[in-house]
Amino acid sequence: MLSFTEENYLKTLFQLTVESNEKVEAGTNEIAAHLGVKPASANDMLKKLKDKKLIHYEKYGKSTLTKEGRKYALEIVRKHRLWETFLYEKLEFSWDEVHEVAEQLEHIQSKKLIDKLDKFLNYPEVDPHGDAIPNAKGELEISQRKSLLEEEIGHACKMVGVKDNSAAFLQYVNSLGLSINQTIRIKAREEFDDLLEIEVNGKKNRVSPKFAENIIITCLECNRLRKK
Amino acid sequence: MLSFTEENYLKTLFQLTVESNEKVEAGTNEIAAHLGVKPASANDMLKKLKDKKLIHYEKYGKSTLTKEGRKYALEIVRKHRLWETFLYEKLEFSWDEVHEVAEQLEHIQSKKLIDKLDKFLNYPEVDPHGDAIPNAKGELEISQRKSLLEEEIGHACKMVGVKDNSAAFLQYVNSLGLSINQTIRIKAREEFDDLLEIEVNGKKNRVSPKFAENIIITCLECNRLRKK
DNA sequence: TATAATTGTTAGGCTAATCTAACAAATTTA
DNA sequence: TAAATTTGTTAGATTAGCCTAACAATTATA
Repeated sequence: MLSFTEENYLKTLFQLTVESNEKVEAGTNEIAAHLGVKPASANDMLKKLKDKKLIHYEKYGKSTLTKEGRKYALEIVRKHRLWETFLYEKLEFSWDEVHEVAEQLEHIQSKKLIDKLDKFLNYPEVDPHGDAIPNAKGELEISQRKSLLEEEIGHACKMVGVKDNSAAFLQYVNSLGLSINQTIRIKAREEFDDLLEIEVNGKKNRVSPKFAENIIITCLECNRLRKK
Repeated sequence: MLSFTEENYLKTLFQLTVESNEKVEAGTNEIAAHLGVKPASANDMLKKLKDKKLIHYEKYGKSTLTKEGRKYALEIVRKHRLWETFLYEKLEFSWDEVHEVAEQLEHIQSKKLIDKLDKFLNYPEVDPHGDAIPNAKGELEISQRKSLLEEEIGHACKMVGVKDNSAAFLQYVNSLGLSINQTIRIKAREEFDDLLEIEVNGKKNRVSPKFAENIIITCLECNRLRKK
């Protein structure tokens, strides 16, 4: 069983990576700032969470959640959002008041409680802020991120960020008509040289695997199927 | 603001003194046992709570709540019982499952939350165990116990126990149709021999003062008036 | 590429709440 | 009332989570 504090670190990491549009990993200072503690404190906890195999962390490196860590994080997010929904729908809290109280309620330990609450609320799919609520199995219809290279042929996806932030790369990206929130469709993959044929705003282009690897996207179709 | 732990000590003290039928003060070992900690730990906390003027405590003496301490304790009891009511009535928890979860929920800090929950539950007066719920002002209708002999003429009361546990007495009690939770109404007191005329399940009977003295009851009407 | 700025780490302390072990006071019992 | 038992206290240690201050690694910039 995790402590209140450990749970908060996992949740923060989830928010900064899985649910963030820009990054897939988080730095120590960033985590500390998000939690309102000093980097030294966060550093201690990151080492502890690494020992528990809940996060990937290496000295001077960025952190991400392990599969196990993500599982816990999803449970907390589920609890948080169900409580927010309860406060908003049943207790007539206003939209902006729910978060603070849910921050406390999300740490209540009782699987039964949360499953019954879910039922009581009639299995809501989104919370009052419009964020998706993970179901009892920890499945979240999150806009999961991956690189363009990993996308299925034929799928349409949305660009949410880049991995390489160099000016050169960004200019290249720009020149292809790509930008944040832009929809990209993968038309095909050339057998010969692995180039991807993409369509952006009705305009076709071919990009290298190296390029595609550096474009972060989220795919609605995959997310719908996934229900991991 | 009190810590989770401080709250638990105050609640324990409340249970062991104010809500107990036998005592009005509690010893260090007793408090420790109730909380599942060692006496040494309880001792530390008692000194701390004394410094905060939440309890009366003297070295080698028994402890009681101060007015301020009782105020906090009542808030916690209120929260605990409202949550129990919520779990039982809305989430369909069973009678015996509510306590454990309420132990956690009672520490959520939000006056607004608890007042809205109270409203949502339509201002219940008792929790699923039949225990009174303090109102928003911290007023509690405690189900105070006394002997049947002390009850007012004309009042209806509920039998909650006996003083004499001998088989002979219990059989006598039984023969009059009396049992735990049975409602008893006092019809009159005979001037001549002090016998009490009672009505149980529509059946009238006469009992001696000695008999009445050994029946423990709680009176809803008296409790309603008291509002200490 | 050398320097400056940022980011991350370490060592050493602090506090709250707990513990054990030793002891002291109070109470019960012979 | 003296001894035995129970009850309560103290001192010193431990753990989790936080801090500051000093330092080290990395990244950005001149």
